[in-house]
Amino acid sequence: MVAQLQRHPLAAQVAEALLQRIRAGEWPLGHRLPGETTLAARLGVGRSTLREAIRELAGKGVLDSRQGAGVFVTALDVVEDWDSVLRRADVAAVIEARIAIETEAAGLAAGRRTPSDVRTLRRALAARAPEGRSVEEHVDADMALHRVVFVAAHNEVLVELFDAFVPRVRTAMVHMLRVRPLASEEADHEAHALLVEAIARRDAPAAAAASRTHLTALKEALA
Amino acid sequence: MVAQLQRHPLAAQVAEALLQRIRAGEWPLGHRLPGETTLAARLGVGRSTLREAIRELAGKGVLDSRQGAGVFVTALDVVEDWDSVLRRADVAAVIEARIAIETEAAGLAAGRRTPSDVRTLRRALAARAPEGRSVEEHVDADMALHRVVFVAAHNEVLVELFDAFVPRVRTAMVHMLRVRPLASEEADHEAHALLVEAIARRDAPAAAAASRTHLTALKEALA
DNA sequence: CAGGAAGATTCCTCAGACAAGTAGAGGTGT
DNA sequence: ACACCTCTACTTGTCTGAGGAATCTTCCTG
Repeated sequence: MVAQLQRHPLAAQVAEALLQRIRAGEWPLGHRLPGETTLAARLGVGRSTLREAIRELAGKGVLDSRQGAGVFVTALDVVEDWDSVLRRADVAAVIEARIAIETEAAGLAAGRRTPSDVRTLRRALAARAPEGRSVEEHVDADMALHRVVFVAAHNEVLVELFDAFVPRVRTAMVHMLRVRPLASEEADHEAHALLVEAIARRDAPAAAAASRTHLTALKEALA
Repeated sequence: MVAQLQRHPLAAQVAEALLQRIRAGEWPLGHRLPGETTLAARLGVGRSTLREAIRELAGKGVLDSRQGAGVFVTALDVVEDWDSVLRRADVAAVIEARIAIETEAAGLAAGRRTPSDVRTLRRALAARAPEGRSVEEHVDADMALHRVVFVAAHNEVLVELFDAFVPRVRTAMVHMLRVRPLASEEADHEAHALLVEAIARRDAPAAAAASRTHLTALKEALA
């Protein structure tokens, strides 16, 4: 309990120390690290331990070791996980970014949706109906409908972006609905029907507008 | 060449094999793997090799080993790197996603820009002037200007998104400008000046429109 | 039944040895 | 002077054995 934070294995500590030195610029990008034997001796650890630390950083894409040549720096820092970035970010900022991609996706969907997309949209809309279900189920059905809009836009990057947003937005919405339920679930559902029908009749400006008004209201509610 | 495929070190091969088994569901999420000695013997490799493979997967967040307890599955797959997602995606899809976030950012910037932001924008615009420089330098100056727009929008998520887009867009633009330079660099630069001035005078619709027309033209050129 | 002690199991670290691969020095021939 | 080859030194890759440290399980005791 006391040593909960200091309980890292030696190899992990060495990996952290190496990463810190790389960040500090001790070994530039593409440069070669000292040999394992010399580096292990300098750090005061066994060669196996140093090798495990190198492997850990190699798994994170920072180092790359080639037999006979040496260990080379392939990145100056670990790529931060998108999920952690969003988790750390302000909810308002996340929703604003979602407004950006979803209004565009709604407009694109209006121009590109296939008959199959329309069927899927209407089915997802029906599944979102405010029956007497749990908050999680309702939010999941809502996210599923919004995702179909992105799929109908036929842009893989936008879909991936939305998927990255889902976890963060989901928890925020669940929390909000627990504390303060919607004033009118019927009005909320009607707004979604408006969006779906705009896409169905290929009305891009209306789809984008419907998306924007709905999400802006959500942003206000979450703030 | 048989060795071409087995060029990876044994530890990396073991890591890949373990990941494949985890993906296949041999060890569920949170479950414990067999002991090092047992697993190493079963795979026909030394303990240190297996340990390095485990370390590599631990670096990727798939495994977590606790002394005295065992090695546990913490994720069923590696989180795909955003950069690799974009590199694999179609250029048109990437630009479309960029249009989504940048038009919104331009509109937000018009409403939130500080006097300091305006100064930075004008400085970046001047630095982007089509002097007789290399293609890379020109593209970098262009990306730097566009980034300032996101900074002026004061939304951390949008800035992070743009930064994620930069590598992919940069290479595509460099490639395009090498093959087919712009018809009129003056007109291109004038379009950027229009965007900057719209943000300076707090004209959100004009800023968004300027951003959209410019990026749509870029999308056409890259397609 | 609660609590603690002992044992078994597991990962962690180190050391040494040899194999496999790479890069550079140096010689050789043209 | 240049290109090519060989050999050597160095580097990472792999295995084995040993002991230490942390954790979990079992069983004993009150």
